[in-house]
Amino acid sequence: MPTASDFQRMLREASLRVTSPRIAVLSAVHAHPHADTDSILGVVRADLGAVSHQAVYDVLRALTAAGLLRRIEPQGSVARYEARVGDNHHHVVCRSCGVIADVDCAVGLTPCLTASDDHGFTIDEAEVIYWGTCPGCTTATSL
Amino acid sequence: MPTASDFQRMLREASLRVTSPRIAVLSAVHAHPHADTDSILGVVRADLGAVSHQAVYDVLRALTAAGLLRRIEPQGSVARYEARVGDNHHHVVCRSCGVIADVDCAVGLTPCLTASDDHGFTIDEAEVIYWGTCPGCTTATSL
DNA sequence: TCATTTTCTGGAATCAATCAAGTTACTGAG
DNA sequence: CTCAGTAACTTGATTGATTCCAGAAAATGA
Ligand SMILES: [Mn+2]
Ligand SMILES: [Mn+2]
Ligand SMILES: [Zn+2]
Ligand SMILES: [Zn+2]
Repeated sequence: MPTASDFQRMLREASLRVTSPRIAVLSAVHAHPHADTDSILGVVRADLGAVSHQAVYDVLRALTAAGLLRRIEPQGSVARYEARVGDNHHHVVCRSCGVIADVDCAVGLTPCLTASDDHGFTIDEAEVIYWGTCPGCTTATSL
Repeated sequence: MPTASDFQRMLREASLRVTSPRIAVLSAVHAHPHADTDSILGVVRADLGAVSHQAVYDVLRALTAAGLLRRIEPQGSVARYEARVGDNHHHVVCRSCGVIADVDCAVGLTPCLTASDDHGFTIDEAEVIYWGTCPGCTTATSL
């Protein structure tokens, strides 16, 4: 787990000012991958005390634009954020409880798949979401 | 293009009551693949006259649940519907203008990809969205 | 120190989508 | 064909995540 000074360096390298809300958000997303904005707000407030929800929305947007965070929004879910960027990994989502797990990309580079017919598009990414049932929900259903 | 009686048959085979809003929605989605709810509402109203937006939402949900329509929602887009179901095809989306095109699946069956590590999930579908720039936006940018 | 960016406050607005209650109309049984 | 039961539709309100606003205060970095 990166330390506060690691987060400071990340922000500086991205030409972003170092502020406590930004460090707290970066830290929260590192500690809670695939968390939604509201959960992140809770973690940040537990860490820092009062922080406006607007600040967290602003920070999440700035960090995502800078490439420090990645935003994902599977169908039926609110926006979620993760700190694992740049490795083109994919996700598996439980249809029953919504839990999300990482799936390493066998290729690693984007785009990792080639379209059968690209219709003349210049494709830079292949996003893959696997849908299914997680072990917990499978067990619960079969009881 | 299927006719009104084709749509009636499709509804009956799905054990759904045959109503004019349902036929109009089915027809609109067949004629306008990947249209959003609001566009569909417009087409339906041009066809039938007054129809409540709630009716269109209800119909889209019922038809999707029955497997007659498929709902897709790429990031940054509202829900879109298409009548091409059951062939597990994929989509390519333009980051610039949002246009969506179909991409045939080389495999055809779901799930068409195997996750490198499924974390114990029972996976039933692999959803693929290719992101890039459409020919029109590529041309416009390079001018 | 100073100019600039970020955050705070605290509302208010958006907009797709859903809910609720009452009315209409489709359909299968008779 | 008729009719009742229920599914579907209408109308109007509401939700909920996210964004916008605007002025004041705080923090950053040069
Ligand atoms: Mn992930
Ligand atoms: Mn399609
Ligand atoms: Zn689950
Ligand atoms: Zn385009």
